[in-house]
Amino acid sequence: MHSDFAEVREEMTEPTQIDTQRSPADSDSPDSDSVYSGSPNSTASKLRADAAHNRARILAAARELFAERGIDVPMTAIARRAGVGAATLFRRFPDRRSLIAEVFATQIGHCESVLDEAAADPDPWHGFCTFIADLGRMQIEDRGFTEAFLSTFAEDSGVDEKRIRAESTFANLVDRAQKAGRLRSDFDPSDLLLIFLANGGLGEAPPEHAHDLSRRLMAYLLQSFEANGSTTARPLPRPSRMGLHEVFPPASAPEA
Amino acid sequence: MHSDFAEVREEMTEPTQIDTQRSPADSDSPDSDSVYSGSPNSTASKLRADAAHNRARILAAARELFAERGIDVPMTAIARRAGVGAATLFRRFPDRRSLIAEVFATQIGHCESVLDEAAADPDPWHGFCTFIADLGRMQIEDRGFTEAFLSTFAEDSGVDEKRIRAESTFANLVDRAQKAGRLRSDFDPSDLLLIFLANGGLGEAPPEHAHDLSRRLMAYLLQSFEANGSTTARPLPRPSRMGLHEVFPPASAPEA
DNA sequence: CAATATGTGGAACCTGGCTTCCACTTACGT
DNA sequence: ACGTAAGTGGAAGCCAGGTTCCACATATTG
Repeated sequence: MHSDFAEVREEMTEPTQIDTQRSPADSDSPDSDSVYSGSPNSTASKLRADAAHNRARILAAARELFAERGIDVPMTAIARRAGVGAATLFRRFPDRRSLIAEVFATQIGHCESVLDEAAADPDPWHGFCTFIADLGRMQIEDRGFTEAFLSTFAEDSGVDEKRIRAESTFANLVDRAQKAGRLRSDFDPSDLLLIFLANGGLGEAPPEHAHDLSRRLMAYLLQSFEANGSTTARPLPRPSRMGLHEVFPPASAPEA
Repeated sequence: MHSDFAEVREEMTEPTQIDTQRSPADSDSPDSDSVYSGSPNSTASKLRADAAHNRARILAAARELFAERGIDVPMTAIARRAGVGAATLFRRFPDRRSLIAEVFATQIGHCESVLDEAAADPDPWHGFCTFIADLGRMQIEDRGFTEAFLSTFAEDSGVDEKRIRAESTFANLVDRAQKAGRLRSDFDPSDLLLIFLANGGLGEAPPEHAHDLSRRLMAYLLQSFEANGSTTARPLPRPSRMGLHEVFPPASAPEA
């Protein structure tokens, strides 16, 4: 277990292009190569072409490694996989946080669109189930996702509006599903955090198992969430009624 | 010969008595925290009085810090809290693993007794619920518990018998609860791992919230586990049917 | 093609945790 | 009380990872 470096031999010392393997259900973000191709009008305009290229390679490498091994991978490992020197990585991204922020910006955007889609579903219960399942899948497919999500919301105050809007959208969806009589009335929007953390815990298992475990957990939970006669008979413990930013307060470093 | 007993008894007289903080519910197992003259390393047979005292202080400090901050706390921090030098800590416990093993031996023992109690319950469903709830509480109250539990089973092959016996006891309890018609028939004993990991994920939240979240998660899950008419209509994804040792294979280091 | 600002990689440095060494203390048997 | 071996703490060595420096390379522009 001390020799976790022995397995990090994947770098080829060849500066050829990284194979950009994507996870199956990942629709590529449309602007992913804006820095890299010929017409960057506004953003990253001052970057030299090769620098922009390296920057993209760093992001790709970081995305891979975060997904595989979580957000605590050594920066040097990211640099190595990207085929660049440590200085280059650090010059582009002064600290790990900024790299995480950029890598997961697309993920968070994806989250938003999934939520918006679900909220737009004419059948609120179906939308609810879809959203829960999709979110769960994203967590499992990317090992760094849960950590990044929590740390982003806990540390970066720049996403406050997004968070508030998302929470309100979800609360609205919950309300509609409840009014439709499909979601149990004592479900609370703050239970989303509960689901998120619980499912995130499954990510401790190796990926292949985690996927199955997650699907089964979700099935159990969704069945419990669904309204039925026995609901009223068995009251739940009260919900936390707290949002992400209250449970994980900003401006502090909870993780060791 | 009875001379073996004499040795054990002698060693038991000296140490202990530190006992600064105890888990609330372990008044039942009086022994089990002595020097543990087992095979591993410690020539525990003849520790000088002050040495035994320090050893106990180290264990107490480690117990506290593991519970507060997880099993990754620096060894030096443990030594500091115990009020001993780093060398002393390291002399008694050559590596972190041996310290963890000793600290959590009592926890695991407690687990066993909780399971045995539950299995002895004449009402298998009640026993089932009790066990799930107790296990969940232990996880939440001690931040290092989940990690230690997984790493112990994943790395130490010395507890195989215990694990196998526990798994079979639990499977038997499940079976009885199902035969009694209270537990849904498609619950699988391997779902225990699912519950364990999911609840462990809640430990990411600060303790005060984690407790509430856990109780609510358990309530949701137990309601889903309880047999009722709708069960048959909605089949679950298939269970992993895998034990802890298969999902977390021994002799390897899954954690970063 | 030359001039130059922009980028680059590796080496050096820093920090924090783990592990070992060693001169000094102290409990214990007599 | 005393000799001695067991025990101790702090300091020093080691290692992995993060961060900075700097001599060298090369896109870009005219």
